[in-house]
Amino acid sequence: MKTESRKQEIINAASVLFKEKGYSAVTMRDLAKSMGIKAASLYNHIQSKQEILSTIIIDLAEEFTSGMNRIVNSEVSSIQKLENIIDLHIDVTLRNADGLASLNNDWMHLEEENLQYFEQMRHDYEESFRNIVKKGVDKAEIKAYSIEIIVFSTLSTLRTLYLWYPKQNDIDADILKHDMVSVLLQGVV
Amino acid sequence: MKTESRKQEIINAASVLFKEKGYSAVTMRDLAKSMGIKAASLYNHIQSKQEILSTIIIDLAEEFTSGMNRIVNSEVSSIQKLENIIDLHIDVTLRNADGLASLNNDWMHLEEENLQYFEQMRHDYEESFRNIVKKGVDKAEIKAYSIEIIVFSTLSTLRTLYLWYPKQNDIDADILKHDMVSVLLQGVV
DNA sequence: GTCTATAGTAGGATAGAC
DNA sequence: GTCTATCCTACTATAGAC
Repeated sequence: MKTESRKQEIINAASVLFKEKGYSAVTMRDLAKSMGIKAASLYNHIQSKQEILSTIIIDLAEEFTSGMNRIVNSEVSSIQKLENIIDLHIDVTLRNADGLASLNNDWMHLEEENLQYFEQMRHDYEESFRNIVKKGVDKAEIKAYSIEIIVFSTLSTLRTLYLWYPKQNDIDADILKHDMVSVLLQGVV
Repeated sequence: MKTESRKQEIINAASVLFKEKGYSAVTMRDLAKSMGIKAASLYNHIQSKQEILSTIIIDLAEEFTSGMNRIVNSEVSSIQKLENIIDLHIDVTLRNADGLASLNNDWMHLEEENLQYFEQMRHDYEESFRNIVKKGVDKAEIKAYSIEIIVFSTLSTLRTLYLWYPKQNDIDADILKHDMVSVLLQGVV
């Protein structure tokens, strides 16, 4: 395993604590203690508590954005695109489940510029998702239930994976992908 | 202390703020300001910030608990029980969407006794849900995908309704119930 | 029922020694 | 890179006047 930079260690430790108590309830003293150092020492590696949060969230949001763009621009069926979106969420969850807690629950504590940037990315992501479902309905690949409800229920499940997956000790990633596709898509296909 | 209605006003105002920023990031000054009074005045009606949180969460958790118990003890099919659970979540969401934000995101800030009580109720609720799905699979009413994934994806969607429903201006509650049943259950039936 | 004033504590962040 | 010491601000909550 490669030695990560001290800054990345701080961000990883913060992700765990933010997941447990939320950004606002975690103090720099808590974070320092979890790393076995004093709070003042953190500032040799990071500029502010806010910088930690924005790094966690913006990196993840950009990962989802570029993943979605790849899927949107691919030449496959709407169903295949939805399957690829499910894969994307599972992959990111496996790689950084802790950080996803901040993405989901603490984005509102981002400061002005990053907040706007994040909200734009989230809006575009949902819009892309919605357009894929719409096109699937138009081509009769997907059943014509309310598009909004399909988008909402699918995204709700994928966004909550970070809470659930770490508790499932014995589920293989590929089996999870397969079963998730079944449960999320069989109802709408 | 016969200031019960003022107390409820405080709890309602707090629910809105807790939904927007989370329990830890909302100060008593924020809360007082949103009601047009000073922070010190709040303490004539409530004992502490913590009391506000526990009232919001425990009341809702008990509502879900008694609702689930009614469903578990009813003599209907597993599918009908799942439909009744969906109805329960939609009903509670319509009545108190703001409070559900705290139930979902701020329960970890409850203090010892209420935290244990809440975690017990949540555990029992999920266990009841799981048993209903299991029995449905045993009786071949429900397809035998992973029970855990069905429970997880359905609960994720129902628990996130509070975020989504208020933004849908033109969806009737009965139509919502019908479509939600379709999307959540057609895939597993 | 609300106010002003304030106690007591804890937070983010910085300076400078080692 | 980490420490001790500390600044300044903001928090929850209380006391007592009106």
